[in-house]
Amino acid sequence: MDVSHIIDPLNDAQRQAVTASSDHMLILAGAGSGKTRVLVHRIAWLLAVDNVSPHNIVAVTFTNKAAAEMRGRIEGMINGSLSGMWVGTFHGLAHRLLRSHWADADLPQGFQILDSDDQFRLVKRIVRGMELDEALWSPRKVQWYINDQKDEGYRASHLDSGGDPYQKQLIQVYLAYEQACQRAGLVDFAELLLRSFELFRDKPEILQHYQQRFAHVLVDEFQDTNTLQYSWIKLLAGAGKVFVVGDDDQSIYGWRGAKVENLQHFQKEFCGENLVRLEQNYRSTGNILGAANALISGNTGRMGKELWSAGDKGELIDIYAAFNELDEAHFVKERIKQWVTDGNSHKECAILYRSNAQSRVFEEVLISSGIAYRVYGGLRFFDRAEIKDALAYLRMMENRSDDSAFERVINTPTRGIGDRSVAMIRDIARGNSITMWEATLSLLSSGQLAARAQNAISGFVNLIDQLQAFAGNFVLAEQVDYVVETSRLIEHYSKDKSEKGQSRKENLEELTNAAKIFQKPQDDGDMTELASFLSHAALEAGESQATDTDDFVQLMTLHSAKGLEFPLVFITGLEEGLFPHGRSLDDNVQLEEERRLCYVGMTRAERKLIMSYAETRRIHGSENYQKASRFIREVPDDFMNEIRPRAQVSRPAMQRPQARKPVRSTILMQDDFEFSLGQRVQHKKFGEGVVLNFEGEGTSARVQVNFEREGSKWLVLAYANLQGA
DNA sequence: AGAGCCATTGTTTTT
DNA sequence: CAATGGCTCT
Repeated sequence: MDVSHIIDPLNDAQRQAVTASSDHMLILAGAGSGKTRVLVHRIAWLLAVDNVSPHNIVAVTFTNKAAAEMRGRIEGMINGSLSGMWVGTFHGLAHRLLRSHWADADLPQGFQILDSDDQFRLVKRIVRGMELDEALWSPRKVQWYINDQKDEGYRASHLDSGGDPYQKQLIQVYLAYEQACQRAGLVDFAELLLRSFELFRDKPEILQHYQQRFAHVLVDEFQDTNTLQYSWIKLLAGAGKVFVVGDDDQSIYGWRGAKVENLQHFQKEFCGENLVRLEQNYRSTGNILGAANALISGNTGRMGKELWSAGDKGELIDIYAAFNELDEAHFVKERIKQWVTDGNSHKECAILYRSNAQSRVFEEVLISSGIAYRVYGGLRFFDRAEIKDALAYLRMMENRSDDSAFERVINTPTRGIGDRSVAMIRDIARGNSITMWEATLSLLSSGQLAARAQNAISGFVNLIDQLQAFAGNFVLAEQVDYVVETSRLIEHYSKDKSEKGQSRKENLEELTNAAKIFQKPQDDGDMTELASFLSHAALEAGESQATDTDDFVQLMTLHSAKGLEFPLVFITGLEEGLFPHGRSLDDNVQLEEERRLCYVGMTRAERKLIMSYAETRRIHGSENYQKASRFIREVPDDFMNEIRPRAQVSRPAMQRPQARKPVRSTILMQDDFEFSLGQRVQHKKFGEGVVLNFEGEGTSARVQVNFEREGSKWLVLAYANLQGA
């Protein structure tokens, strides 16, 4: 058989991985070393050489994007459809299992998926329902707690407070949340995994079926698996063969339960010596790799791996110390302009930052320069309030028990059902352990209500019944359209003439389009089209991808850049407290994760990497004096080219000329030395620094200087004896 | 029901 | 500096 197309494009290490004959394999794949290629070729190899049926293969990824890419590349490689192969995300596959075995998993057939926003609201209602102090039991914290427990595989009933009253209360909230979800037929993201894990664990005949079927289990980004996912894989694989790809140096999700140690566990438990390292990098220049290697070598307990490249050393990494964040943005913009002038395109540039809020300054500067850009992450289509309203109506049609949807639309748009009525319904539901829908029906028939409330509430009940009765006859897009109209949601948002209101109206119209182009996946079996659409909306938040013809600069967090690559990469805001993030500074484990995050960012760059930080930055409205990130110091000088700051940028002049007191941009000193904001100066004792601010005149004039070594200080000019640097 | 005001609170993110 | 939430007042 001719397998040359499978193995010829591979280097030795890749080939060793793809053609391995051992039962289990661990592939430590460095950044840019061809990890997806190895997975795809491995599958092609199994099919072609080992004669494995596609039916016997399951491949698991973390993101929909990665799953889609893998599917596409497999189909390209084998020149046909996946025919029975399971390729999907952990959550997607778990969902599929639960849909097939809903009864065995103790779920109603029409169970719905809660996204994190839904989950947050539900937790909040439960905390309130239990009359707990929200300052102490902040819904956000409780939500974290619940998800953490589920990620570790714990039910409320497994947990022991150890006598701690706070802990005890948390467990009780968790329990109440579990019960509320169970009653309403709701499943959050972590629950998808936990339920399907328990399904395997408790129903041997089902487990056996899948174990027999999936003789080959492949997992991508294994360093991102949490405890529950590890157990899930282990259970599913049974005696089958497990092929795992990961990179301990790119583990950046520890804060949400991912366990890098799972790589070592896997090695110990499954594959022993059957380990291949992919260390040849095909992406970045020698200097970029050298710098990244040097940085990551500061971490302890690594599994060991050094990337190398056969290519050129390329250019040095530029480091720019900006005066403030606006200056930083202008610098980035200028370099992008230059890049494009040199004959390259905008879409080759990526601006990376630690947290989403940092995108704003870049956006403003890019807009005013007329440069097209796109921000990834942020609010997604299916997360928008108006879209969730519409989806909630659709969910009510599928499942009357869905309390989460019920709460959302009972009075949206307003129909005269006030807080008092809703509170009454909630109380009845809680008191009798029934759903809010049932509580509503019983309240209506009790005859306790005033005529006005009775009317309003029965209006709602009739509306939902009517939606279902009529919409049921339509195809999906018509159903959506009908619901948006009949619920008067569209009318409600149309009335709002502000820009926001209009865009909401348009989004609702767009939802109909989304329904039109939606195609029910074959995997979804006998689910209704609507049920399938709702799951899709929850599981795949619908980030549209850039097309080849779009040409815009890409802005995103370092986290969402993982897995991507760009010819020109900016890593911005490299400041202590920002990156590494302030909450990681006093904990070495977290600090190492920040360092890996920086490593991930650096290794995104193909040809040119530019790093920057600001000496002053406005955070939460107030000025802060920033110290350069330790990560800059950790990169050896021979890889770097430090760019001197330009010494005249001042925020007051550029941002809000009228709102500030008039600012002199220069200070005249007695020796006729002229200093300006942002200017570098030299002090005998404190060394070099940058002028940040000044006040007073003549002999009492004082300047604030941010010294590289000593931090920021106020000095009386007459005594300071500063020299220009 | 909706506008307007004050206090609070701010990672990272996918599913 | 925001966005958000709770509150009061109309």
